Parts: sequence; structure tokens; C-alpha cells
Amino acid sequence: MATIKEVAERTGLSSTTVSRVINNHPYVDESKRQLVLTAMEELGYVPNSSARRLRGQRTQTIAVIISRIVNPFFSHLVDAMERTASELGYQIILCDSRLNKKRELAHLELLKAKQVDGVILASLQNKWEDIKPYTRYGPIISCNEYDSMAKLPMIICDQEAGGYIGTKHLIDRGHTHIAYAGGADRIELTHDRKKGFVRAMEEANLPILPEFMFPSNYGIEDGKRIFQRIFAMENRPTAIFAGGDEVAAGIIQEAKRFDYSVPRQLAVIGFDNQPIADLIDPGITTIDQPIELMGSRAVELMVDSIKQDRTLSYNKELLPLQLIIRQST
Amino acid sequence: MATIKEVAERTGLSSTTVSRVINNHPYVDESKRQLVLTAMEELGYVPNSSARRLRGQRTQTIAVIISRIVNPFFSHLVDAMERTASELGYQIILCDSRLNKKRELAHLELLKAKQVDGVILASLQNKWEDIKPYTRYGPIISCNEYDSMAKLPMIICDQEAGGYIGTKHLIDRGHTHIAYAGGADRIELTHDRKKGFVRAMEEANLPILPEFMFPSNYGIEDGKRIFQRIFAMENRPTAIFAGGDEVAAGIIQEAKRFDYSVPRQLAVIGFDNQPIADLIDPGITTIDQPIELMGSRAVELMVDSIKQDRTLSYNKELLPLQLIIRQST
DNA sequence: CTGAAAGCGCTTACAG
DNA sequence: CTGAAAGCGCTTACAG
Repeated sequence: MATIKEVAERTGLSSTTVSRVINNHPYVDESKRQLVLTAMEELGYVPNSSARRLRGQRTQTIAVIISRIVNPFFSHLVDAMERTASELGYQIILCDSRLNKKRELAHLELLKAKQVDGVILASLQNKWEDIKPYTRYGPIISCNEYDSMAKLPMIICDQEAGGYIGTKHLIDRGHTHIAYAGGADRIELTHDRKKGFVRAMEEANLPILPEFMFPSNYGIEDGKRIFQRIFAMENRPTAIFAGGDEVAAGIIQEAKRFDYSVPRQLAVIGFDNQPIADLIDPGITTIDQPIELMGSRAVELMVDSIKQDRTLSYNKELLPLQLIIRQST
Repeated sequence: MATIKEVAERTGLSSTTVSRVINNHPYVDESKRQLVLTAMEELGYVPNSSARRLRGQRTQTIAVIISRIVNPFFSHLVDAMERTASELGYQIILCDSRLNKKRELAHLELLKAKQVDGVILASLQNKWEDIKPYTRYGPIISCNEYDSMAKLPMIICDQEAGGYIGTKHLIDRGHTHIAYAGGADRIELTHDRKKGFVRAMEEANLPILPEFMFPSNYGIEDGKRIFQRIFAMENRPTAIFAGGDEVAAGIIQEAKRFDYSVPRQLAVIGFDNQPIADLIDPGITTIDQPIELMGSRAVELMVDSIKQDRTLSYNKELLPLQLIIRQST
């Protein structure tokens, strides 16, 4: 690869001048600028990225930590982030923790190694005390998942409200025996959704039966298992709020296998509004999360704080969730 | 952030020695090694990535160009690649072309800028002549999509065989009126699949009717449209080979809406074995692509050629496809 | 408007 | 076993 020196030699100018042309500095004689431009073209010159980064102490790169790229929620989030980032002249480096604490911390080390200018935590495996030390080394913001202990800017959805409106919808449909299947127990988001469920139930004076509460569900298989347990009950719930669309899909699929009618015998509501919610039959009523907005806001805030170079103050941006009604309720 | 110099000062040693410890060089006095190790620990020292890259002329990073991360096929492929890469001590940088030629070329520029050691092209927007100039700047290999003109190493699936076994399966089931819905017309893979379809049909002396051929289909919506067109026909096909599972899903969904029975009235076979194929009802018979294998082989080959630093010779690695039978046929 | 020189933070011959 | 020095390829005061 050609270097700036070769371009300088070819044009008979100094590398300083070449650098000025590269960086669109003013005060370069127009004819010389042209000379440099054509020389760069002829040599196929592109500035060495490592050299620029080292010299400039900036990488124009943001790390996004997620837990699983094959989860459509995250691939859409990353997609949205990448779109905004590239508009703002930044690159995204995708860090998949694979739900592993060590991997998550290893990705945070990128900040120390100055390989990225900032980190967006879209999933959270570690406790706040383990994340905290890294905040010295650059901006970290949390997006989607969160830990309310964390003194980080957060771009998140109002999960409690999501839990509430979903449950309210079931109640409005006349259900009184409502079950609840929560998601990953480890994360706060899961608990906030449940709080919303509880609030709606209490408001309507409905009982929350322990046998109707199914914690820690992640995918299709969990949904199938839940249906089997419900099916085996004496007094079955007539509706269930599932922690995610995949779990809801599993419940519905298994219900079909047992010729159990959704929504007539069991109404099912999901969460996330993933593509699958519209694909299976019946379509899944669900809570839509504004993924695009969340992703672009997170990146905007990140780029902002990189540029300002100020320490980020703790603030929480709550985005609204929306009920999407389909045929499963 | 602490630098190597600070570690050196703190220990009273030279940065040369510190560097030797960092890089696990032999010939460092054990007590001094310990001294350095604790100093690094205390300072939270991590070597500056840009400096190492500049100095070493290596980035330990591979660019993977795909067309759309929200396509589950690609997110699984990237997932597999990342797994292998991290085992081999490499990072993946995700480059989403968004089906855009310019963006694809911009990503190839990373090679010139020495921001990556090599590029894996998992999708292909540009013609070979536009890609070719970049091969001077580092290893490029193609994976999944391909252009047979290209003098690149390729890790690809045997699409022609895939088209053949899928069609053969329908013929074995007794179908004689078989329709075919192809994928993106621009790519060679699509044409090879169709060749397989044609070969199976000719072998069985079955006619290929022009009105049964639907080119350029990408998603659910295309599938729905195809079903409507079939439904409107006088003489309908009794089976259709769809270019992808999403198209197949669209056909099935729309068929349901019209109370048209799959597979009794219309057998449907997809391609890719995406999660959706097992989710909708009836499950979609499909052709499984060995995504994991393709991803890991591509990365292995890439790391190999980075290390060897030899120019890559043109060779083609054909991976086998497999028929997965579900309820849609 | 232009260039010589310093320096970003490393690693690696080279000399000892 | 250890260190001084050069250099990777840039950019940016500084001086002119």
C-alpha cells in the first residue's frame, strides 16, 4: 500500500501538505491540491487507519454489546444502530457476549485498548460494580437492558407500562384467570414487566395465582412446556401473558397440537413484536418495542458524548411501548 | 490510559522489557516479569490497539460483508464466523452492504486502509471486475454467494444439487405439475438452483411451463402474491419449489387464507431451513444449508491465508445440501 | 500557503 | 537477560 510519503514524493510536496489535502484543510494552493488528488488516485492511496487512530486518539468506532445476534430483536437493533452510526461517520463493532460474563468484560476492554471510542451496552451480563471501573476509560451507555443501580445514561423502554397495557388488554377482553410467563430472570427488565402485570391485576382485583406464574422462559421450547403444564391443570387459565413472542409461539404451537383453541380456550399475548408474531397462525397480539428509535437514539447520544468528551451524566430516557392486537387474544 | 512507558517507569525497567512481558517473549527474568505483571495490573494497563496495529502491520481483524443482518441466514452465518474467529484470536467486523454496491466497495476499502487483514464476501453486489482490483491489498474469499467468473477461493454450497434434490422429492411424491419460484435474479446461486430444478424435471420428462415460473422473489409478500397468481389459474400446479423459506411461508399463509390445503392441494418446498420453516403450520419441507460449516470453513481458510501471506489461489469448496422433510410436501 | 520536526504507543533488530 | 534507538504512517503545532 502506498503511504503518504509516496504521495508526497510523487508530487514533490511535503507530507504535511498531502495530509492537509486529505483532511480538507483550507490554505492549500488549488493547483497543488489537484496534484495531490490525482497522485492519490493514481497510487490508489487510502490513509492508514491505524496510524490515524494512533495519532488522533480517536477511532470513530463504537462497540455494541449484545447477547445473541441470532435473536431477531438484536439483529434489528444492531441494524438500526449501524444505520445511524454510518450517517454520523461512525463504525459499529459488533460484540456478541453469547450471554457470557467474561466475554462481556473482554469486550469492555476494547475501551481500555482504545480500540473504540465508546460502548453501548444493549445487553447486560455483569453487575454494575463490575462494569463501573470501565466508565473511566470512555463513555458507556446502556440501551434496552438496564440495571437501575447503574449510573449510566439509559435509553430504554418503559417495560412496566408494557406489562401493564398487555395485561389490561386481557382483562378488557373479559379474562379473569390470567397466567404470566416471564423472561430471563436475571435482568431487571423482566421484573419491571411483571410489576406492570401485577399492577393491572391488582387494579382489577384479580388474583395472582402462584401456579399461574412461570418464571425464566427464553424460547419456543419453554413455551411448549408451559402449555403442557397448563393443559395438565384442573383449573386452567384462560389467558397468558408470555415474556416474549417466541415463548408465545411455542405455547400456540403446542396448543394446536392438542387441538386447544387459541384464543377461544387460551388467549396468548407476547412481547417484542418480532417477525414471527405476524407469521404464525393465529397472529400473536404483542407489545411492540420501538427498536429503530431505541437504536438510533442510543447512537446519537453516544456520538454526542464522544464529541463533547464530557463525563456522561446519569439520565434515563424512557421510550413508549405499544400494544399490537392480532388474533391470539 | 496508562502507556507502556508508565509501566516501564513504575518498574524501573525499559519499555522493551515490558513489551517482552506483554508478548510472552522468553528471556525475561522471572522476578522482573512479576514486577511488570503487577505494575500492569495496578495501572489497569492494556496495550493500545492502534499502536500495535500500526507497528505490527496486522489487525487481527476480518471484515465480513453481508447484504442484510436482519436476514436470519446472515445472522446465523455471522454468528458461526464469529465463533471460529474468536477461537483463532481474530475479530470480525460486520459490514452490511444493505444490497448497495457503493457500500460494498466502501467496505472493501477497509483492506486498503489496513483496517482489516482480509475480507470475506458472503454476499456480492458488484461484478467481479469491480472487486478484482482489491485483491492486491489482501486476501478476499467468497462464501455463500459467488460469481463463477471470480478468481477467488470460494466456500459455497452445491446449489444446483439443492435445486435437484428438492425437485426430485416433489416428483417422487407423484407431482407432475410443478411450479418454481426463484430468488434474487441478480445472483448466480439463484440460477444454479434453477438448473437443478430443470435437470430433475427433464430427467423425469416433465414439462416446464412458463406460467409456472416465478422469478425474483425475496420475502413473505412475494410468496403471498405468487399464491394469488396460482389461485387465479385455470390449471394450477400441484407443487411449488420456492426460492426461500420466507417465500414458501408467504405462499402457505396465503393458501390458508383461501382455505387451500397445503400439502394436499399444493405441496410447497422452501430453501435454507430457517427457523421459520419449523415454526409455521404446516412445517416447511426445505433444503438445509450447512451454515455453521460454511462460516467456520471460510474463517479458517481466511486465517490460514492471512498467516501464510501467500496470494490465494482460485479454488472452490462445494458443501453438500440436505433435504429436510416436514409437512408441507 | 508550505515544510521540518515531534510525537501518538508500540515492537524489533541490534548491541551489549 | 536487558536497553537505546529506530520506525510503523499519520497529524499538528511551530516557524517561515
